[in-house]
Amino acid sequence: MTSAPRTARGARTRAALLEAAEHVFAELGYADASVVRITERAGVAQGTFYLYFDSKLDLFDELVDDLNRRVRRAMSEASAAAPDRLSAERAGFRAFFAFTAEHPALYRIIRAAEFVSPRALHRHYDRIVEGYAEGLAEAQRHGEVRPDLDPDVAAWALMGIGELVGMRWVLWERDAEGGVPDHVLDQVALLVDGAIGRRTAPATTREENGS
Amino acid sequence: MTSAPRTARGARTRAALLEAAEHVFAELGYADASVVRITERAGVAQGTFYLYFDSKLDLFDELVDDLNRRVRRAMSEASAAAPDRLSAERAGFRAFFAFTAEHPALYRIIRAAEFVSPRALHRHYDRIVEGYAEGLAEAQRHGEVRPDLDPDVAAWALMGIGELVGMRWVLWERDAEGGVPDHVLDQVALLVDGAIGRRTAPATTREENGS
Amino acid sequence: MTSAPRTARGARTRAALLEAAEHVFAELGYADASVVRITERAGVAQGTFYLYFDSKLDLFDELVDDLNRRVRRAMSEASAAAPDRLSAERAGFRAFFAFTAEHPALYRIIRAAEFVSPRALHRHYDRIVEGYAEGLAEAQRHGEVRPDLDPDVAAWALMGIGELVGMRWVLWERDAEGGVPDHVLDQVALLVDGAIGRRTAPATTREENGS
Amino acid sequence: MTSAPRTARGARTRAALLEAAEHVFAELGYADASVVRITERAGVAQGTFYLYFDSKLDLFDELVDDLNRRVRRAMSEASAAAPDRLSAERAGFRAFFAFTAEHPALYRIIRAAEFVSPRALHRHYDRIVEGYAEGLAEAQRHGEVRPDLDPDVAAWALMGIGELVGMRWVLWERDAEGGVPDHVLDQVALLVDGAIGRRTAPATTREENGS
DNA sequence: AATGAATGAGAGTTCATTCAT
DNA sequence: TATGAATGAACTCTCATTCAT
Repeated sequence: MTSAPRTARGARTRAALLEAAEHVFAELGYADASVVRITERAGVAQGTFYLYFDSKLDLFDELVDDLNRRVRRAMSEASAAAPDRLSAERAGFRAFFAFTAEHPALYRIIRAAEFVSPRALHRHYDRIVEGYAEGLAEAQRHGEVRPDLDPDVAAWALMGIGELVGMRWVLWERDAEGGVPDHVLDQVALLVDGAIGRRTAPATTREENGS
Repeated sequence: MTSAPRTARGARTRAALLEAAEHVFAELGYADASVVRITERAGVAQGTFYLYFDSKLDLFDELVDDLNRRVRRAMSEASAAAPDRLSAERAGFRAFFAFTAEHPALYRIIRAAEFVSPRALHRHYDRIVEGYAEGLAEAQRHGEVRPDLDPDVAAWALMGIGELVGMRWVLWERDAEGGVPDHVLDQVALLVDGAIGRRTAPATTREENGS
Repeated sequence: MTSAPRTARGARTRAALLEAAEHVFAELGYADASVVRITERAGVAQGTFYLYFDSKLDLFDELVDDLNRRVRRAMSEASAAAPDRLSAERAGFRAFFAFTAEHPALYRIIRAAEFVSPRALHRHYDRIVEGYAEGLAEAQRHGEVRPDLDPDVAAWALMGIGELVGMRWVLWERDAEGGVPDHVLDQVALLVDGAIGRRTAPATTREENGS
Repeated sequence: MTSAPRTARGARTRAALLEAAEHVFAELGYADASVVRITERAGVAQGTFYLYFDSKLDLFDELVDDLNRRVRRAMSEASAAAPDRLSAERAGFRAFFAFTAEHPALYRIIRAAEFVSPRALHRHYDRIVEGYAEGLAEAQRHGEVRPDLDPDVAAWALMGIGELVGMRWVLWERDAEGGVPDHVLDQVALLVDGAIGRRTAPATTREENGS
């Protein structure tokens, strides 16, 4: 069993290991990210690793939790400042993409977690969905989101949009500034607004118009 | 370099290996799925593996391509029979979820592919998106999909919805029949319809009405 | 799980590993006898070890059982040829000492087994005692061993004599021929004969004589 | 080089380490008894260990010597109070078994010492034998032990009896009070008495009587 | 006197791959 | 076509010991 560092020096070493791990995991994935590589990058001996983490998996879990905390903060801060729901969504997505660009580790590590640490993976998504769904329910009460929507399902769906669009336009082909192109962000906003926003006329009206 | 099997027996052995691999990969992930386990499950000797595949990675790529072909067929068959765009979407998603339930391998393997074989991963998503985006563009021309939508971005976004909803309601907590609950499917249809469907009145109209 | 070798070559390799292990264990003890050293001595690669044994401990257990079988055979063959109980004991002890001299592994490995594999240790002693106690009981029925003796306790006690005398005069300070000196063997025979042999007169007689 | 503790506090720490070591060695054996575990049990930091002992081996040697002193005292005190040789033997064995029950460490550590510290092992047995053999020689001069016995060989043999009987009935299957069952102790006394006690008539007499 | 961080060699074990049969 | 023996590099993790504080 490892324990929290008791000295400043220990705290520094532990932080160095976490930081190194983020990069190595992001670059190589869990399986290929050996403890040797992590300790080498952190500039400490192999044995030192086990002073602060019980195992490679232990470190992995901690890292996921850490990144989860950070991405949620980034998103909520961004959307909190927005005047209305639509711009809040837009800001939230932009923040998510920006975070992904800056910490590709998040994205890569999460997807790798399926077999590595299902519990960490669960925790990660559940936490994000929880906040997201709450926000949607609140917006429903304010009449900004269509009332017939199940906030939980919607939250998972929207998170999915962020995940794949992020993969495609941040991880695979990012633009110069490291975020998604404006055009893509606009489209996402359009889609999200259409998906959850209130409609002026009931669906039946459309049919009438169409005839 | 391996070559295609020259006899019926060889073809059978090769198929057995592919089948075994699908299960073993789905259960353990790429990293932990050893060649030994695959050959054991296929009932052949270790050396036999290299008669049909150059490497573990080679087999993996082939498997991804194979699954990709199958999932696309399942989805396109399902949506082809639908009378209009909305029910086509619903049918397509239902087919995707059903396929995921029956072949969790697809889902698991794909997500694991990030570090294993980025090229296979790319190919997989690109192929799905390609067909999907074409379908959306076609529907746009028929006036069934809002004209201001970029079919490419939309395709990625919708795929994301399928991916996370599938993870949540098929992989993590499937209902008795192995598919997603009707309620969830309804919600997904609602979201998708809202996201890509034509609106009766342009967004600005809403503002006008509101005043 | 390992399986029995299926070819002659495999059988040879396996035997080589066992033989190497006997020497390495005898020389270094279980803890310091690394798999590397064993495989080096056997002239095979490290990985080959695990083709035939599940673990270092597995090999250890097998070795103990193997040696146990051999030492019991050596002893029983030696004592079977003896005309009476006394010479049978003498022959049995001599055989035990000779075996110990030739296979110091037995002695060393057994004593080390206390923490390594208690089960193997138990098995070893139990098997020896079993045969020994049976022989004593049989001799009791023939009137060659005092009737008030519990063969089981006696067997453990005599085994103890062999163990420590063997340690002292075979392992620590063996004579030129590699066995215990005749003088020591004589003394052991004397002790054993006294311990288990019938007495002419009951103990009380001695007291009477003494007065 | 470590030096003797200069303060009362130091003496206490040292004693705590020794005590902890006895338990940890007894439980895990030398190889698996890590310095970490010993210091943890003693409630001191790892580094502190090397203030009092040069190495793990150093501590081991000291522990063996310490236990040796204690077991010899226990045995000699017990047998000193006995009125005659026979009861002295019985008392000595009883004391040995009792000590073994109370300090399984002695037994376990000694057997483990074969590869760890042959010198400590030698010293241990030699010291016990020395006293034992002297006692036997003295008893011979008083006519209580048969004169044709080599006290040295006899001492090793008797020690062997104690060792294996102790292993079987104290370590493996002790009775409620933690000693060997009375029956076993009786049998041991019988064996020992027969082995070293004077006989009324020479062995040849038995033959004559038999005719 | 005591601490706890740091070391780095070495342990057992796994595994993709090769090769002789 | 198929086998199973063999390889050896790489992995995670442990541990006795040192050292700065």
